[in-house]
Amino acid sequence: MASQSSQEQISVWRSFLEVHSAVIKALEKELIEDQSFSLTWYDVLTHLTEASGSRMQHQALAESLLLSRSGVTRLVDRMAEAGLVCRESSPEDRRVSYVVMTQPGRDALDRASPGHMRGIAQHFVRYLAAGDVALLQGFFSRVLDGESGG
Amino acid sequence: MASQSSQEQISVWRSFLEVHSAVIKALEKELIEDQSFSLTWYDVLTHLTEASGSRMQHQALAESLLLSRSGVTRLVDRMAEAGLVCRESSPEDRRVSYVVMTQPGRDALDRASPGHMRGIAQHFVRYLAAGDVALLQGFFSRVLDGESGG
DNA sequence: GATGAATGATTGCCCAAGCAACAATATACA
DNA sequence: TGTATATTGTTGCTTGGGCAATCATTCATC
Repeated sequence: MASQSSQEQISVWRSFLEVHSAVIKALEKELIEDQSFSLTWYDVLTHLTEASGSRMQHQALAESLLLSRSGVTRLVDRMAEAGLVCRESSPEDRRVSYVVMTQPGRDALDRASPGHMRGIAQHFVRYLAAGDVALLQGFFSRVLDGESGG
Repeated sequence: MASQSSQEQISVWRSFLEVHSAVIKALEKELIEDQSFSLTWYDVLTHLTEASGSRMQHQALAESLLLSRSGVTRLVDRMAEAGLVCRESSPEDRRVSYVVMTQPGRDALDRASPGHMRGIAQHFVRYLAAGDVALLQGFFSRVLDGESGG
């Protein structure tokens, strides 16, 4: 089903962009009002909870967050200053430094999470009809597989 | 069919974010390599061609692009310096200034457009299966209606 | 073991965008 | 007519992020 970019297909792409922008803005706003931290910080914290030992290398974090290394360095600077994470250098490889979640970080995530989940439900998930989940997931997975592979 | 955020639904949301990031990055990269301007500039140019008289108020442009007014002011500064657009003040309302596409702007869009369309096809549209278009469009439209409405 | 290449993180510098404050103008209404 | 209010665009300041260069360390090869 090659690349005949019909108007409808382009239209889907445009709507995709609009949805992203609108939903992100809404969620970010809510998160900042409720917890005074950003979606990016939330993302860091969730990735850390899911990582074994609540710790990740900068490099891995950058890949997960789709951010540059320097971006992560400074992101972690700010979050460390706020006390939500800290750095630990690896004894095995003295180049790497781990980003480790602190207890205040865990607490912050626990406080933020229910509201944020509600937000995702309210601004995005609730518009999913019965068959949508599987189909969307299929499409998104194909895109991601294709894009990472080349 | 309320908001019981199952794991799968959250997973759709996450994939949505990943797809956005990956595809945007790919498209932006291509656009900059080919035409040395950004997705945002491209967006401005397409909105202008679609507007009657190839002109829009700053305000309207900001709303279309989902950008702040100050953002648009400076965006237009840069594009005007590059010669792709120019400003014209309205004789009716001396507060408003129109952003008008120039011939070089039209040319730039014409040069960029085929490649960018190919990019959208290659990185996004080609993963759409037969029934996906209608379903995705439906979902996105519901989100946008819901979000703009409140 | 020594030396050159690769890798992890940081730093300097820059760019794009937002917010809040502002100036100029337009509108409402008393 | 005149004064308060709203709207449009711009500016100052700040923030978050990217790229390229750099430093420290590790790996590979001789």
